[in-house]
Amino acid sequence: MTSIKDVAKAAGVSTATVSRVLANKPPIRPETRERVMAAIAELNYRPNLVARSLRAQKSAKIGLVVSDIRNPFFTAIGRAVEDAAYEKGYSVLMCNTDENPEKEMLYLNLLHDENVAGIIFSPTNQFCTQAADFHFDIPTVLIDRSMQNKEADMVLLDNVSAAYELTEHLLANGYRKIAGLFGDASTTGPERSQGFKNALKANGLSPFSVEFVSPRIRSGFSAASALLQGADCPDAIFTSNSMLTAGAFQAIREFKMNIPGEIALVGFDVTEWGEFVDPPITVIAQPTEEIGRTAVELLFQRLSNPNRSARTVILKGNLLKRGSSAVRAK
Amino acid sequence: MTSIKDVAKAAGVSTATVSRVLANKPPIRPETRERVMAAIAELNYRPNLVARSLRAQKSAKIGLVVSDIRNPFFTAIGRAVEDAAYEKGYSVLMCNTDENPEKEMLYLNLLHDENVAGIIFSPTNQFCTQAADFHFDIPTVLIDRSMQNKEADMVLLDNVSAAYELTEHLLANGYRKIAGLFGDASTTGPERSQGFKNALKANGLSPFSVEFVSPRIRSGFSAASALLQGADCPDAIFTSNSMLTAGAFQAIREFKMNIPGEIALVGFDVTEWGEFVDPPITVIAQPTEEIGRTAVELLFQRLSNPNRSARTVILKGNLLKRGSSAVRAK
DNA sequence: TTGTAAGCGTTATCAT
DNA sequence: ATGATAACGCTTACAA
Repeated sequence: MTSIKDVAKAAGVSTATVSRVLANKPPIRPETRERVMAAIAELNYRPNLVARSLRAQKSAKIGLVVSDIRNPFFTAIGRAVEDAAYEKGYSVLMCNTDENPEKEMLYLNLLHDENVAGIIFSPTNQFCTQAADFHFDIPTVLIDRSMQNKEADMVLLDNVSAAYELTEHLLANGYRKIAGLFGDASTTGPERSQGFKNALKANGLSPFSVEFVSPRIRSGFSAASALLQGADCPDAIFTSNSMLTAGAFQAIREFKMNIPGEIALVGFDVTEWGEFVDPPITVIAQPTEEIGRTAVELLFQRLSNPNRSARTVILKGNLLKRGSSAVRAK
Repeated sequence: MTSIKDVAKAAGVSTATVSRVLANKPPIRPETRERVMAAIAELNYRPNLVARSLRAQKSAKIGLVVSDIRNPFFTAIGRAVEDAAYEKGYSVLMCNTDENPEKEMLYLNLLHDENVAGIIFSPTNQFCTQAADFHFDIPTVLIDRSMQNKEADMVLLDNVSAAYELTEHLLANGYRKIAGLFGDASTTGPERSQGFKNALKANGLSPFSVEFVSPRIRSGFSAASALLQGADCPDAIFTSNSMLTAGAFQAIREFKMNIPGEIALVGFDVTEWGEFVDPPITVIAQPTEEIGRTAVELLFQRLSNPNRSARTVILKGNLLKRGSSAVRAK
């Protein structure tokens, strides 16, 4: 491994000078600079980021902690964060927690130990209770899911409004017996259920049913299956995330029911499959690119100004009306 | 930041002793050990991984370099690698290259600079030509895509056989005018086209067409659209990766053609949408979990034995026969 | 069984 | 404009 010493020796200067050239810190004589640059090129020298990080007590890395990279929402977020970070010369350490609070703790600690500059985190409910007193000594931006009583920067969706709008859309199209299926792992499920219930109430209705299950395809499948085989069947299923939507979709197909003729289906988040099936699925599209970019933005703002008060950015979802919730036939 | 010194002071021992306790390196008196552990707990001390890495000249991180995390194949690989690494106490630095050789170089260098223990890498064709002389001084396992003339560990699919089998399946079900759409960014496209052509030849047929395009949905869409609007239209489209399959699917839908009645569609890789559409899409399923785990396995074997000769593991794809290639109606 | 001290590759301070 | 040197937090000979 060629180090800064080798370069210094080759260029006939001190390591301090090499360091200055690298950091572009005047004063430096153009001529010296040349010599150093030549030596660097010659030796194919690359600064050791670990040493740099140890010395500087920070690094150009940010940690991204999400529950499941296979969830298209988080995949998209990951991509957006990666792109935004890349532009600023930062790289991303991506961590999967599997909705498991232990893994969350483990990764948060790891990131700390790795000297990351900042963390973008989407916490589970369990984490929020179990680690209520967890102290973020590294600048952290929460996304998608909020934490109570934490003074932290956040980028969230206006979940209540979005769910309200989605429910109103179902109502406007003639659905009346609407079952709600919500994720139980984070704050988004309860918030979206709130909007759902509010909309129904505002129209003098009540939910056909309200259920909270783990945000997995199979949970969505089981829950929806139970609904469909009941004597009294809903005419629409409202799901709070794409895992549940997928599970419900599978269940509906299993029962060979027609969408939306026999049952409508709506949910959250853009997925490929939701666009490709016939009819395609009506969803609230989250601005993933914007969420990711904003999170990175907020992080950098905090890095440059550690003392400013916490800021919460709330973004609006975008209702994509599609076939799965078309006007109900008489 | 509490360091090893603070612990040493609190426990009334030297830093060396603390270090030994941490590393569980005898000899150490149980009593001393106790005192140190107590101090660690008391101070809430966590070792600084950066310092450790600088000192040890390595770290418990592995780099994963893939072209697009949104490609479900790579998402699945990422998950598998992450899980396997986690079990061994390693964390994963996930890097997106966007099929861009510059980004590939950049990330490879970054990983080097970060002192990662090893790299799992899926290179583009361009990288292979442009960086033919790139020297991997860090243990590296190539996955999905091979590199010529490189003595490196690899985990690959038997692409030729898989494509052969997939093509035979189409032939067995009565399709004769089969268009091939292949990715041009890596070695998989050419290899799969080989199996495709071999199978046709073995049956005294030739391809309806063979085309290489960039592995993006929109490229698949354009290429397939062109095929479908021709005066002479294929009766099946064979795609070499799920991005192209998705593009072709969109094109077919745009043309309001019936699958498989008017045109069959087959491809590679399991996707959610491919299972959910009606009829679902026939594909070669790659054993992503196994690929990821094997890559990590190979990496650790090399770490513990740097001099053994390179090993290539070739896995078999699994043909999932589904409706999109059902027996052709007369 | 434990302590001392050197050194991993940087950068920043203080001289020169 | 440049050089010497200490320090970042840790591990590991070597000494005691």
